[in-house]
Amino acid sequence: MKLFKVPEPTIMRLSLYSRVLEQMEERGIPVISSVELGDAVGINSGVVRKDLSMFGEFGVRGVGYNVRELRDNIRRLLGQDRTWPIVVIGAGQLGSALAAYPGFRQRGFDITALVDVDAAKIGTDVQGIPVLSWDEATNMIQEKEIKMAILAVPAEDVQATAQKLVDLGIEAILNFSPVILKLASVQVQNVDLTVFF
Amino acid sequence: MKLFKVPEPTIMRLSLYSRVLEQMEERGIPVISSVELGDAVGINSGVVRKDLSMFGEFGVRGVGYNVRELRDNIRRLLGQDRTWPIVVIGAGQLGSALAAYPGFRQRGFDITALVDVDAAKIGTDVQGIPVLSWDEATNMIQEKEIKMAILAVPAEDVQATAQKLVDLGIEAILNFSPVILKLASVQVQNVDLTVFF
DNA sequence: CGCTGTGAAGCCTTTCACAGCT
DNA sequence: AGCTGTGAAAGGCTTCACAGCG
Repeated sequence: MKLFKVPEPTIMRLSLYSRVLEQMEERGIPVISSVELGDAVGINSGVVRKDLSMFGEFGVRGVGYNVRELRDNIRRLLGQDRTWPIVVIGAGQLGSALAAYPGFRQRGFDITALVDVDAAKIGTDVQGIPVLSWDEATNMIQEKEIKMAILAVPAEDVQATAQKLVDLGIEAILNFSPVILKLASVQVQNVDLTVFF
Repeated sequence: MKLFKVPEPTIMRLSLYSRVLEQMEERGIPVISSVELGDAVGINSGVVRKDLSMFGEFGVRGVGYNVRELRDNIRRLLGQDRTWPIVVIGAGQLGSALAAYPGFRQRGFDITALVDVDAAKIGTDVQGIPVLSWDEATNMIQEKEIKMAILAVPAEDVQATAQKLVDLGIEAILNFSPVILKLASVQVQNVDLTVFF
């Protein structure tokens, strides 16, 4: 167990392990070896062991890892053992799809509301998630102390919208608009959906 | 100019440079230095120069890089100088949003069709992109020699759908379903939309 | 003089093999 | 015997500084 500094690639992989363990847990499999876990995510078993060993000794030699225990530990490490409220800005096609994406809830993100400027959308809902005006959203963000936002607005509105969010106390922004967003003092993750091909 | 082996991080960054250069080009800026380009994407200028130098000598010492020329070169390197037809499998909320996402077209991906099994959706369109049945899609994929697909189907259908695509000759799959997809002999990129926080 | 192109050094991650526990 | 935890070595990427050219 080192814990001096955890490599970023390791953190990304923890996310993958978490998903596999979830499935194993559902299927009632009690124990998994590093080889099996590695195969499931498509990497070498040594990587799995090294990754896990950075946080503690979760395994049993000669046996493997207890699925539920390991899952719980990884969840805790990733901050997935609690629920994080988030807002989605932009109730267009992409924003609505992201709000409905089941993965967020599965990982402990609670999409509290969508926000839009279009009066025709305000007051409606997307699979039970309400679409709010900025006035309503401002109250909610401050009341519920929401710190994270997903941005899915037209390219030309991104920078101004992001600044508004920062002023409201948002600390992490996941930007899906096809524009590189830059902000000081806030954690910004730009996601270019086309970059993966 | 090395070209022995190009680091993956470099390729990811080329995508970013490409976007910035596009904007510069639109604004009519003829020349850009590595410092400016670096600032625009949030990295050190040395990285920019090293990245670009792997493919050739695009810059002029004492001056900088010709925006249009550099943009064209990067496009060519990324295979963005031609149009790639793709299909989106799953015309649900996420699939529709991806089909409508402007970034794909901007980067030379031509979304030819959506595919779904829901009879109520087949025959409709999403912003002008037709929703086809599997029979229709099978013909189109073979006729137009489509080699790439975006997967946005329910978790339980992912593996079977992917196999069907491979059998139809698809060579690259971008999987947005919240399931890790594994296939031999085909390039699969799993995108977990929640991994970024 | 300014900015590119690049070698060399430093740092971080992965790989490998095996000691050590059950 | 089986599988984990980990040190040591290898490999790859980034940083730095500067030579070289316009």
